[in-house]
Amino acid sequence: MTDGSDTTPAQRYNAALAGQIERRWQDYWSDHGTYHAPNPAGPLSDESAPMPSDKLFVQDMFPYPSGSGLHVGHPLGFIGTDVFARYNRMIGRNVLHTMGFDAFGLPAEQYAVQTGTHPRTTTEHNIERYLDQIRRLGFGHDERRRIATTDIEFYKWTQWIFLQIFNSYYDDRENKARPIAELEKQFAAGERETPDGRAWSELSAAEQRKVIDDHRLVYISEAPVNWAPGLGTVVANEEVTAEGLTERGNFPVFRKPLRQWMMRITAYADRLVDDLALLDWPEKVKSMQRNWIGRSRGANVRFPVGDEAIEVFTTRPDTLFGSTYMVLAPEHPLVDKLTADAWPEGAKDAWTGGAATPAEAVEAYRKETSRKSDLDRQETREKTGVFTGSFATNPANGEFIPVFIADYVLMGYGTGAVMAVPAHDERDFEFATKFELPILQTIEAPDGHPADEAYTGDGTAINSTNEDISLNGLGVDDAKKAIIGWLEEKGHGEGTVQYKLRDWLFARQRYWGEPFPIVYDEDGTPIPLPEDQLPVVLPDVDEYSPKTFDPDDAESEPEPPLAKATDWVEVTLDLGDGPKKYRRDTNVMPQWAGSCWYQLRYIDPTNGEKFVDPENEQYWMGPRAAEHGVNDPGGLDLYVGGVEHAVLHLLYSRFWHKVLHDLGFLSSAEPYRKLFNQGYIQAYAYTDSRGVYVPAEEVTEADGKYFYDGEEVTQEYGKMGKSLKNSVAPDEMADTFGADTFRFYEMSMGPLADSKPWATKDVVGAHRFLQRLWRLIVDETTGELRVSDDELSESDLKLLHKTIASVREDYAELRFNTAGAKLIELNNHVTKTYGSVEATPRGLAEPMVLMLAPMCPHIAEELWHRLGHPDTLVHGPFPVPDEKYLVDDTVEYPIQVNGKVRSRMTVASDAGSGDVQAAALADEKIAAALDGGEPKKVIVVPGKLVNVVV
RNA sequence: GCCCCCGUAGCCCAAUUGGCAGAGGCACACGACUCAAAAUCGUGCAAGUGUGAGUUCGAGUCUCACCGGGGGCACCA
Repeated sequence: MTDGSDTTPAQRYNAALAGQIERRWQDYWSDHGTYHAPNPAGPLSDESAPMPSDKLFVQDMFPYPSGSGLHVGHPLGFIGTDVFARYNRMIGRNVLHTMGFDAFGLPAEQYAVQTGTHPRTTTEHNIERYLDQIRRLGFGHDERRRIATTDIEFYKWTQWIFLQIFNSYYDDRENKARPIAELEKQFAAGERETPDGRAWSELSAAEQRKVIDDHRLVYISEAPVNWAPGLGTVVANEEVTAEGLTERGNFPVFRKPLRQWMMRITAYADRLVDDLALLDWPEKVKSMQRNWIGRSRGANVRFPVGDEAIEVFTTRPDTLFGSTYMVLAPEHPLVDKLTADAWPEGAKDAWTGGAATPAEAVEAYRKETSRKSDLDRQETREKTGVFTGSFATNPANGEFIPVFIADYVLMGYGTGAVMAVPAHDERDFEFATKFELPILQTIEAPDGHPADEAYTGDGTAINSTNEDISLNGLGVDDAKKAIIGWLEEKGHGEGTVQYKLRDWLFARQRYWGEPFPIVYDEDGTPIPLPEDQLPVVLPDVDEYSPKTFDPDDAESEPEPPLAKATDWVEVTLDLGDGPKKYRRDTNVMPQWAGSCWYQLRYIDPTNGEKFVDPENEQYWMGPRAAEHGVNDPGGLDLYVGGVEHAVLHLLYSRFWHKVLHDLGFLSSAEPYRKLFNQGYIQAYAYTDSRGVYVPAEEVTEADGKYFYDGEEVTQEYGKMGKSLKNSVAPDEMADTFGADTFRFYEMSMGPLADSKPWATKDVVGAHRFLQRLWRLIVDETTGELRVSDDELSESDLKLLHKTIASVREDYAELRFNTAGAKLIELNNHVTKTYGSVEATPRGLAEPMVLMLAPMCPHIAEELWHRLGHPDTLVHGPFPVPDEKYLVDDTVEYPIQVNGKVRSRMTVASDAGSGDVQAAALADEKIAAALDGGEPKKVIVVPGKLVNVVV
């Protein structure tokens, strides 16, 4: 963009002028608190005006303030929510839109380790830098509501919520969380039985405590967890990739039994699945959550072996009669007991792995599987296993069936053992074929089902009879019900539900996170701190990093950095029974903690008494049956972010929200009523002959080939980033074109949900549009207003009101690309009509400015102001279409013959079908096509077309 | 291997949900302005909808198969 040269008109809308306008209006908004959204209660309420009942709560997934700065892909969703929020504000709604920071986490800590800077310093610096970048884009955020998860006033409440969850249990009878004190009362009153049946009063204090702790929604477990020596911390299942590496840093993870904090998210598994049906979310995200929770209904069945029993989980109890062998995971605790001294009669060669005794075979096989990484196990799907030498009894038919161990059965799912039904399970079929085991059909396969495949579909049960029960003739579902009834009656098993979801490992051995509000007494019993002892502030330490180890050193143990802050760890407190010594918990919470509830703090960010005032929560997030139906769970109105949080953040957040709802703190049962995943902005990148990335902006194209510095380079397509040398910063775009141009371009690139390639050269199109619009209202040379009070022509009015009607619809449906196109179309029409005469009618100029405002707020404010309006347009008005201009007097009909357009005619738009048909048949081209014959059929689509079939 | 989404002018994208394939932008060509160029303005240009079949009076839109691209799950019993 050239500027200041002699030939450029002084008042041309270019980057320099845009920059002035943008700064001026940003200051104005900031000075006037234009985006402050009043609360019903508390310090953010506004006594001077009544609360509008019509509200909208829009939220972006808040960013991590990384130090490396933004590229043009980052603000895409932020602009989208801003446009949506602005439109809704203009039509009169009370709109809550702000943005905070998810500021705890590893990068600040790692930077601190390298430089010795305190993570708080880096974090705060990065937040300022981030804000500088996004403020230039003119977002209508309520600045009073900004929070960062690292603010002590914020994490005090994160700790408080932790305590609420800690002090709760899941009541299966009422199907909700309740305060743990009520559970104690139930035990004390004898309404609930103790685990060993003794009276509550007979239990020692420690025993009572143990019983209570076993019910808490937060508990300490000794179970195997994901230990990443290279990170020096444990991580949650959700943070481990399918390859067994940490999502952050790609470090190997080892399953290791460690004492760790867990959150009982599994108590909510059913509700987390079932309530997905109530949410307006992308189907893709819902299915990912269903998948992760992995609910399957089936039965547990016990197969006797000597005086032991192997318990299996199966989703196909209807095929029980077809179970011809069993398989245990190699790590199954019964394996040692089941391993026979010698190979029994009937053991086939294939079963023994060539070993002299079962013990040798089992030992060799276990050694082999333990050496295989998860990755190896995935790559070689070949079924392996060995016979234990023992036989179990199939409870249905009394058959003795061999018991194997094999690594295709996983210890971590179900009971770690399966009843193998080779006829009706693909994996069992493969194994049975390889190990020469019998295959017995118990569900009739349809004709033509290949003999070398298991039949897993529906069908009629066969071969399934014993002296008590016959399943024969039943369909799969009925057979399941019947056999479960029989199993329960005979005590062989019971119907049950399994989940893939595991409890949430909640502790990290890092520094930069929320400390636990927990201390330990002399006996090592964890004691929740009372509310008045909050916040537990993160202490200063010399070393911010946990001890990290060789990434492959599975034997290492976590050593959290807080453990070294001895002055902080060892503390004397009066917890009601006089001052005593305690030790603080040295873990910190995972980064997900703050994002589990930040929407609630946006609502009431300054509340010192409560994490959120119920009245404010009710207003902004409460269920609204009148608008959203009787099953509305409530939640904020629009949540926009990337699909990468489909499982982690969105599942954890729903879980916390439900606990807080159950405990009576929240009226909403879900945090996010509507979720929208924006697409990603991607970019081309170029590598030279050595495979090294070259700066993408310096690459030129010729004849479909790409060149850098005279050399041909190879084009790649993918993420935008520094390492690919294809990053473009929003600041650059604001410098070159102005923020409004940038905003308009990003919105016009395509649907918000789509991923699309960045093209700097295309941005000029958006810029030219704003220039033309500016020029219609302001004289480029003098800066004088060039509008008239002339009446609009009929065609002006028609196009204007059509545009108003469809732009309103587009804004409401997040279709900003088409809204933009329609504004350009209208602008082109007005330019053509009034661009070269003296002035533009005010009746066109004003609605155009108002309709542009959601996407380009600065230029719109400036023009609105110049048009003589003293007040901001942020709160409207927004043009309303006049119905009378939306209908045309006449309609042009295409006339088709056999689906091909042969002619056109114009008829009155209120003409009846019969008249239209008659007119069409009278058309001379059509009459010629008919050549005197009768049409077979004539289809008249009112307002659309006529099709004559001959 | 299983499941889901997407293929429309050279490129990014529209198409009232089964009714005339084109709204908008980029690029390109020509013209205006200019000594010239850039910027700006104006005019113009283009595909028959990945391929093949089917349903229908009529298919970009629905069905099936295949090709290409993206994503999710991956021994979950």
